[in-house]
Amino acid sequence: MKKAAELFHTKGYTATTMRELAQVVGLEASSLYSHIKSKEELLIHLCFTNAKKFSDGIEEAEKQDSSVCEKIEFLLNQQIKIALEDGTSVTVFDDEWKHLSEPYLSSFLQIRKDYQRRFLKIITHGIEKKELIDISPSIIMNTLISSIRWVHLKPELLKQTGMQDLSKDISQIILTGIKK
Amino acid sequence: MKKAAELFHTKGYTATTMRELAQVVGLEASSLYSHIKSKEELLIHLCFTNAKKFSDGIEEAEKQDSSVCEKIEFLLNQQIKIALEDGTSVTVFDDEWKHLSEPYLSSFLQIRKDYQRRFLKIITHGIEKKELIDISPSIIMNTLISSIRWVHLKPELLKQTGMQDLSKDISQIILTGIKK
DNA sequence: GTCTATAACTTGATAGAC
DNA sequence: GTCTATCAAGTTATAGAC
Repeated sequence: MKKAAELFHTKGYTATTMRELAQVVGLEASSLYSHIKSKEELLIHLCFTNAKKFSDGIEEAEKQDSSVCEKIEFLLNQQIKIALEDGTSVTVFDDEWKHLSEPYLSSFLQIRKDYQRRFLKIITHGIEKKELIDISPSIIMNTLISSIRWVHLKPELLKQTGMQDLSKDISQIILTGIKK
Repeated sequence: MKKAAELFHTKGYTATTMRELAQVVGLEASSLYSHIKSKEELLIHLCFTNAKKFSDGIEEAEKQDSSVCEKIEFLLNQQIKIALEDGTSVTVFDDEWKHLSEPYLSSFLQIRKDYQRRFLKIITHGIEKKELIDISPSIIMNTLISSIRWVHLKPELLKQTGMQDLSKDISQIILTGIKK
């Protein structure tokens, strides 16, 4: 599974063949089918495992008895942590979900939509409480989510900077920019 | 070419077949080869056309006799403009370049590396002049570049907000976060 | 569980008539 | 330039021996 994520990450899902995947785990392609049902099963697992991590994160943020800024900082931290712990998996989640077939595709999009809806709600609440600047919540959310979508591609920065500091620096940039 | 970008954008380069591409332009697959030499030729064109736009942008920023913050704001604006004018093309540039074969792959990566080197130089200069906060230039640059990597996926926001305002809002968030 | 062999199909690209 | 027909290679997945 981890090897699959690495290949999907570097080559993309469609461009990765079962033969290649078999080779990196030291088997013939046909032998893989004793362990998995299909190639797509791997993609499904990777996409939904990450979707769950993100959903769990936002649920935890919602429960917290804290300011909106603290909630957002928590979410940023948590997502940076996920990206650094399993970067290849995050790539698949970010970029390769589109190759899911139905009904998995619709299900995945539904989960993602729900996540964004809840994130938007937190931001909107922050604007109402005048914790955040009065900019379109949608613009703020997309900028927030995107701004950390490079961390998983730079594992070498983690070693230089350390996760705690990296997370703190990014949070500082983004939070300063949206605080009122 | 525009139709190719759209398909590569929605399905990905590998998952897009010549037969599909032919269908959307109302031809048979074989007829495409009277117009192009190969499937990869399309990918090459899309990747390098966008690479040139970005390189031209940074060259212009370097020439400007302005503060570092103004240069960065110019770059953000310019990249948002590119993303809104031709979103599907930007997706290919961002995500599908990895399917380039040699020597195009190396050439593309070289151009991108050069772009980032020059962007880093501007940021480093800004930190030295105490225009920007003292955070790792690499973290600042990656956060900057990533933070707008969603604009091309939301053309509907353009109609609501207008490019000028959208660009101004995003710049405000990011620039406030890195200004000293 | 792993292998070899292969089925069933899709891929990018070409040949040659019109 | 566009078509039909086709090729050679590569794809996921299965069958059946060990």
